[in-house]
Amino acid sequence: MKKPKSSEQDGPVEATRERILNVAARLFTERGFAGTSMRQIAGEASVPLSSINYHFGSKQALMESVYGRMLDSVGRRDYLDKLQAEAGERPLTVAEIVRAYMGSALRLTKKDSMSGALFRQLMARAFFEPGDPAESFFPAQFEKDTDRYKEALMRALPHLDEAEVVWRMYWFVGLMAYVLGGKDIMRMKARYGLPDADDPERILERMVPFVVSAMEAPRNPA
Amino acid sequence: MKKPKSSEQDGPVEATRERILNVAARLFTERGFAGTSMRQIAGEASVPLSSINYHFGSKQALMESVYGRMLDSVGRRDYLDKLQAEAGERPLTVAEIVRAYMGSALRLTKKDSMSGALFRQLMARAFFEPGDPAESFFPAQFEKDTDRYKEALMRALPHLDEAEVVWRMYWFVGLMAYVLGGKDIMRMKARYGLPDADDPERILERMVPFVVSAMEAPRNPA
DNA sequence: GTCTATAAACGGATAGAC
DNA sequence: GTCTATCCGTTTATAGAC
Repeated sequence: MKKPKSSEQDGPVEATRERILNVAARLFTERGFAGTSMRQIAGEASVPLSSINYHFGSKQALMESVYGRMLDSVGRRDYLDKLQAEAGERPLTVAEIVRAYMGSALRLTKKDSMSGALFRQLMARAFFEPGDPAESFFPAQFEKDTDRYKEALMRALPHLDEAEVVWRMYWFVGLMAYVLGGKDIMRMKARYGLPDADDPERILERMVPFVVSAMEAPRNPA
Repeated sequence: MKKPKSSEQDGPVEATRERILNVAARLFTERGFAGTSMRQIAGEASVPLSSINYHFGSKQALMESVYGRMLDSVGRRDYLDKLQAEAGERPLTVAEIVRAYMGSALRLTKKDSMSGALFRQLMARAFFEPGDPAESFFPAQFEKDTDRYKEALMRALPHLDEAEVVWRMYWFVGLMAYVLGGKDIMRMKARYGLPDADDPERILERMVPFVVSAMEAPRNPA
């Protein structure tokens, strides 16, 4: 019974600090940073308000810890390297690269106690949250990955110049962010009864041909 | 000199109510609903705090007015009807439909005093803002349009079933929302010096072949 | 480390003079 | 319609007992 449990609900065993992080991650995801109060976090985590400040210092610092833990737990996303190693000299196909990137987003895995779904939504929220939430330390974490994907895509898409490849990556990344964290404000899922709507794994699988075809599109004639 | 000016800055001439709406739209866009206070709005609009409540009743009602004015000024998006009329019996091509939709998003035009850029960002924000900002009255406004686009796309894409067409529309709409209102958190635009990054008209033009190719992709073999 | 109590500022909303 | 002044609950953050 020494090992801490992983759910946010397992109160007595789990460290106070962890419970705060878990609740904060969930509330920041659901309501945004400005829309979440320290008292709500304290209340739902069943800790006194002051313990949040004791452990983290301030609300801003708490959010940075939430994102920090998230980014730590991303772990090494070496899918692409593995693929490249297996392929040898052959350039990777667009489908392989797209699948690798989507897989890395999907398999953003809980380190300790954050559920995968929450984790992905929190990540996606960084793409839309106003202000400068993680904006300062977020990019550095991913610059190398971005570059590697860019290089792989340029080899796979020799008919496109670098700017066009990067634009398409940008749209691809944004589309992923929307799918994982956006709102179905037009209620399309419900109105048309879309299948697989609650299974991100299936959604991303559905998206593969869509995205691959987009990436391979001919250059704009204009 | 009887006609009111259009900029948010033209204080004395413009009606108080309009100035409040303009400032609120900008601040809600920049900082989100929860992240904007009535006092900030009053301050930047140079009106007393109480006048906001006098004119709108509450913060929530103010936001609904902001979105309401935005949706009013959308005007009739009958591009698609016009296209269909010109085409006669011939089904519209995917490229025509995609261009029509993108054009309707781009030409979301200022009614009175809101700039086009702000307008589009505010619209996009509804796709990510936590809580229920416009969620209640937003969809009804667009249900008919969504249906018409869906029908047109189904005729243009006979190899796809309805669910697949709607999924692709959903991704398309989400991609637009991201392009118009998302954050470049990976700093890709700056790091790679993307061209046209500050010209939405050019960006959307660049996106056309990307999106068309995506929409026309073969069905997922799985 | 954990808690109660409180400080100090800010939040939305309103009263009432003009 | 416009403004000042104010109410009153909530906010973040801290002080200080245990």
